[in-house]
Amino acid sequence: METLKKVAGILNQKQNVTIKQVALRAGVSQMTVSRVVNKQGLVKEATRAKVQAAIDELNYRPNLSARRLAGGKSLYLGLVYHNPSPGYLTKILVGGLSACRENGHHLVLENLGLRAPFSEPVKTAEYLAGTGLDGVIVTPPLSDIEKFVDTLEHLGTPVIRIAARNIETDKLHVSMDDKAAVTKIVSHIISKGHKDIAFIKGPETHPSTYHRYDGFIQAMKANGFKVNPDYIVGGDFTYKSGLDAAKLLLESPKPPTAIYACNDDMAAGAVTAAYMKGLTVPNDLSVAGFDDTEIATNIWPALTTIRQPISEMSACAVNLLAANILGETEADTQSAILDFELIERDSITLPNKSLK
Amino acid sequence: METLKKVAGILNQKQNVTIKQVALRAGVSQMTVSRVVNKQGLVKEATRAKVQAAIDELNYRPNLSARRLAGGKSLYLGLVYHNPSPGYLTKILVGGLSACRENGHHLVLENLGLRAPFSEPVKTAEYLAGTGLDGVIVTPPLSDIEKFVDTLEHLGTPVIRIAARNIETDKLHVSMDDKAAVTKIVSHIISKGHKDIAFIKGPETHPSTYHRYDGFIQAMKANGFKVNPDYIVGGDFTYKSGLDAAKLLLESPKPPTAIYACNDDMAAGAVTAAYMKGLTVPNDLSVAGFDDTEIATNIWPALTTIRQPISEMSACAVNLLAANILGETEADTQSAILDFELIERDSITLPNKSLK
DNA sequence: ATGATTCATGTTAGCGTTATCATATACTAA
DNA sequence: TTAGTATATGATAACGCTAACATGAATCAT
Repeated sequence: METLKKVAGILNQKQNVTIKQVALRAGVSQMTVSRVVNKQGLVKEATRAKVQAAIDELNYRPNLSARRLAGGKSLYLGLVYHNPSPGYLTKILVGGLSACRENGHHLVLENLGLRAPFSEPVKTAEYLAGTGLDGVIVTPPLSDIEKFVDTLEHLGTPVIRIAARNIETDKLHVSMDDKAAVTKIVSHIISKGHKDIAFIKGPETHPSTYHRYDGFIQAMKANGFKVNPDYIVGGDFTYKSGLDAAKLLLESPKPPTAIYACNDDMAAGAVTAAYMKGLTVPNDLSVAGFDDTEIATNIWPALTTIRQPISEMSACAVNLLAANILGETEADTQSAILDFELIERDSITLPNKSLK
Repeated sequence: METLKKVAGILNQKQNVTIKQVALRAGVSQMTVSRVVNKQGLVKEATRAKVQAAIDELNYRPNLSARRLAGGKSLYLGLVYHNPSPGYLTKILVGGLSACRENGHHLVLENLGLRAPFSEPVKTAEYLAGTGLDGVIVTPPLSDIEKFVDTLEHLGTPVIRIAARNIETDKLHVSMDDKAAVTKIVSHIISKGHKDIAFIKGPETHPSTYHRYDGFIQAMKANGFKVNPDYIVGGDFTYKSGLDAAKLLLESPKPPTAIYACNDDMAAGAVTAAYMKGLTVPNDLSVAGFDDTEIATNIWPALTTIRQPISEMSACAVNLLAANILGETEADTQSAILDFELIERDSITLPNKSLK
């Protein structure tokens, strides 16, 4: 304890490494240091090097509070979410946080899981607008409640949505091409020799469900396969729904050799359903998911899935929103569509009962 | 887009509700307003009411940055982690972040998953100390690498650990009583009528493993039950290890009627193992876990488990660490032990094959 | 060479808040 | 009453930074 206290004393001095001291050390004015730190291009290379050296020696870190106070460009951005999977939220947070820190903004977490955004979108939006946030990042599924987002904007709160690709292009958003992603992974399954591929859908209320379904259809058609309606079953993104859906599929007269589930949780449920039937994965049944969340690697076998660039999406949302609020927006930076990635793991192999 | 830009303009003005304006409106000085806002007891009731009215009318919200600048107490706190489960990390982040925001501190995320803290604890600590952080919050399992934590402290970086209860009382830490928690949940299983209860351990390297095991033993002994050595099997906190361990248990001549697994992932694996054996949970086998992470509610049946107050722990860690660094530490606020909670869900019921 | 034009840097004045000290008012005790 | 003490409020100066303007040096065209 004494150790810590003493240390604290040292630190407090150290904390005082201010722009003034750096300026003194480098033999320039504070403004020049500020310019170096902010990477403005009006400093001679020699000076910049001198200043940078002083910064490094003193281990100077700009004081965000002072910066905000002086520049007025440090924003309080709300990140609203509603019972997302922890894996998703973590990635959103990590990305958003680091983008915020780089730009001196603050991320304020708003958990709407305790409110009723679906049944009372206007009221919820009014609450949010009243918090004095400079802007709000809206994550799925909240980003699909039009009434909620619209109200927020009408009340004068800038909004950016993170969502599947389903948004009018003139509104701020960050998204990924769900359809193309599913097309890619289903094509991958097909390339392994599967023909009888079942599809477990997401909830009807979730727009991404449709995009993913379209992606599935596209992959099947592109390979000249017919889509067997019996192989299309409903789900709601929960493990249980995946388990039930897969049970149904595996009990049919001619069960599929592969199941594509619209997210990892349902895929995990499908794996369990296979076990319950005495089948093994991937030998008797191939399975794949979507999201690359925790459960994809925590079950056995690990799931082949689509990785969403979630951290990048939220970092991007922070930057876009901030630029927009501060009026720094370029003509075409209103939205961004990021790339996905196919993650190959151990849940897919050649079909066992291939009819070849 | 135009809308947003205009809005930004409005916002910037709106942001200007400053203490000065409130003071003017209330006919007092800024300091008096400040005192009202900060609830210092040196303001006459009449004045306070007047000021409060002005605050409400103008919808004044103090500017955190200015406050921090003036108060000069804003810290950069590192949060170091190493491949935690996303559910755990999310909760840590939410708690830590909100505590930071309240006090005007900054949380800097440091993912050590990419380094080698276990094999190179000193080097890793040196790296961290070199980042200029004012203090560091160390989460499990890093909090159990003595060499790492010690080095950090020797290098002058204040540290607080979040850990299971296994720390000398004179070092800063926040923890939960793992042993008592397991005693409670195992007693709960026993109270449902189970006698043949198996235990799936965590990895030997993880101190909480021992505490949880002790808790199990204590519950069994307290009820006068013998601990069958065949019912104690190893695991490593992964789903797969839980699955394998449970398989083993269920194949024994006299399988247990209940399995207690040291975390939720292993419990989930045990549930799957039961399915693979053609058993149903909870009718043929009761199962319980620890942590109350995502997977506990995402599988079916939902797991009865122990909820760790993770967010509270990290909030507490932030506050304790900050107080310590700023020298505001009271005599006995060096550490905190928080309460757990038993979460009853659907994975436990009366034993089917009771020998009664 | 001369003023015009760039480029590089410095100076000054806040940003909104709180600490600190100063002042004014009210209350006590003799 | 008179000083003396407590209580309530105000004035002023930071906190660390950047915007905006001011200055000085270097380059240029003519």
